[in-house]
Amino acid sequence: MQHFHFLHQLQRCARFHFPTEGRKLHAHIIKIGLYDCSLKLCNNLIDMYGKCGLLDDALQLFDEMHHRDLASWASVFTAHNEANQPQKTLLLFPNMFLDGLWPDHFVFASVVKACANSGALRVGKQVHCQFLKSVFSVDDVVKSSLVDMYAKCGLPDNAKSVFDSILVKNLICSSAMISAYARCGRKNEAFALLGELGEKNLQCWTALISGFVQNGNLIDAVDVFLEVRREGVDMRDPFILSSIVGACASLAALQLGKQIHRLVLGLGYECSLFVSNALVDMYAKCSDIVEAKKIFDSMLTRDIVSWTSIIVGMAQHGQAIEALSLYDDMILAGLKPNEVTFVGLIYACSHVGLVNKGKSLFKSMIDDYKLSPSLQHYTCLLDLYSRSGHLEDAENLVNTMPFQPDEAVWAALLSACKQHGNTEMGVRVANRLLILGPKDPSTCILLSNTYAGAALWDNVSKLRKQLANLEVRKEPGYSSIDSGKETTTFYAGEALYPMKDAIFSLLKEFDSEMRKRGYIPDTTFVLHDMEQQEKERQLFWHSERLAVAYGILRTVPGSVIRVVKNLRICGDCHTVIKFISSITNRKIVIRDANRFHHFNEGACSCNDFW
DNA sequence: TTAGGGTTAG
Repeated sequence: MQHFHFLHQLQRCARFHFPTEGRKLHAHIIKIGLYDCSLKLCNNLIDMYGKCGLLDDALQLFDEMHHRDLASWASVFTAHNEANQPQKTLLLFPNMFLDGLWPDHFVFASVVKACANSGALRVGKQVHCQFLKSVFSVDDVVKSSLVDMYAKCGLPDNAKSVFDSILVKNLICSSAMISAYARCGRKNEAFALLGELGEKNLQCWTALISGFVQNGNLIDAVDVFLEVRREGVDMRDPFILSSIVGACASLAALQLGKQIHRLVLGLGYECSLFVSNALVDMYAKCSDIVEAKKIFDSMLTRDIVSWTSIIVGMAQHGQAIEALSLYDDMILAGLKPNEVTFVGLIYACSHVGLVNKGKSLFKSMIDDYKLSPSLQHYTCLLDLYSRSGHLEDAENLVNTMPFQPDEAVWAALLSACKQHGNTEMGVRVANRLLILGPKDPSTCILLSNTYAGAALWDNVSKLRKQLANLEVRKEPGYSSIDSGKETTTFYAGEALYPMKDAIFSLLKEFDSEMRKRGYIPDTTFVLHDMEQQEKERQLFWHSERLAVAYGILRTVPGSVIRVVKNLRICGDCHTVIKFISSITNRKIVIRDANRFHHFNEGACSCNDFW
């Protein structure tokens, strides 16, 4: 009798997330000696701890158990999944076989979920095979999780074949399938499946919208969101709100983002951790780092994503010291950094030339936090060395890191050689790049200019041929500017654009004023085999200049001009915009493919290295 | 005891 009472109470604590009461029950169970004799009680305790977010307690109890059954394993897997530690589930999984147990449908479902959330496709496929050979192969819940796994791993056709094998389809597996299509860009199939559903719920719409966001199909994501709004669907849900805020972040659509923020406030979701994290990131990515920090400061609870978002945001906006100081606050607050936090931190160091600090953070990441650095971490460290002129350390790192350096890595090193005038290393690096066969036209230009600088004309002509043969053309450069009511986009060198004559005259005026102040166009960002005048003409039409000039003509004097560019800003435009900020006394913020540049009084927050 | 939708880098 007593036994059933405890089971019931534990299930209640698990369901309503009452950790304190759950712990008390545990103590009571031990006290009256029920603990050792009931497997079922132990399994329910693990489940309760997992659902209450107390993974360590769940794990401790699990480790202490003398005998475990399938339910014990399934509960501990679910506890890890709930704590967002799917990799741990997969590490534990093989140990289950050592207990002499073979997975049932509960274990299959939780292990497949772990594969889905950690992108472990190979293990997922193995588990799928085991499932098909098992007596549970008709279980629809496991099939639902398999659809989700293939969706998250980017294999919509595999997802579809599992989906087709489900006899009675419900909204859960259909949402997973819609997500599979949306996140790989198969828009029509996603819409068609959604249309087939008799009754839809918010999850289906969220699956579609967030799938589009993840795929970069941002305009469709916003369109669907607005349509769902018009249909009067209740949006009081943190999932859909954080997803659409994320779309605004990627679009750098500050005005739309502000509208969604007002909606969030209206619906009372400003306290949702996911939503406020997304808002912090959105404001940072929409170039309003001040508002991002305000939201961060106003948050009552903050997790590692909140801290990482603001640290990365600060680093990208060139506020490195603040980023590092926020990290200290985060550690004091008792949070543990993750891989993404360290990307932001090392990035911050590279922008103020804190070589030793960056090195020690990299070391701390490995030694103190047992995180394994990825190629991105090495790239950040490389940037730190390169930027600070530690070229030998940089070259050494590229040669010794446990990753095959790709074109971007070599190109970054080559660019640093150019920046610091090290021709000897430049040629050495260029030779490595030449063997690799550069694919990006801007790498070819960099290479060609390096060889031209060293008078190695044979290589120059080889590269010209290679560039002519490159099938992949460079993505056309464009910049957009949000003037409050509308967004206007400018493409490099285009002949027709709004206010063409006024922009042309203004840029001409700037050009003559800048030359008086000592400006010399830097044409090394253009291929060498052109006449000087033609090179200068090419630079003159770069999209960011058109957008900035338009901004000066169309916005209120004194307001901040915010421009978003799809590619990296070129060195000459960077110089020009510094001049423009000083001539016009305007603050100009440009988000390029990599980072933010805050131009003010003739200087840029990136300290001229990016 | 199991399954679907969300946030952070590059």
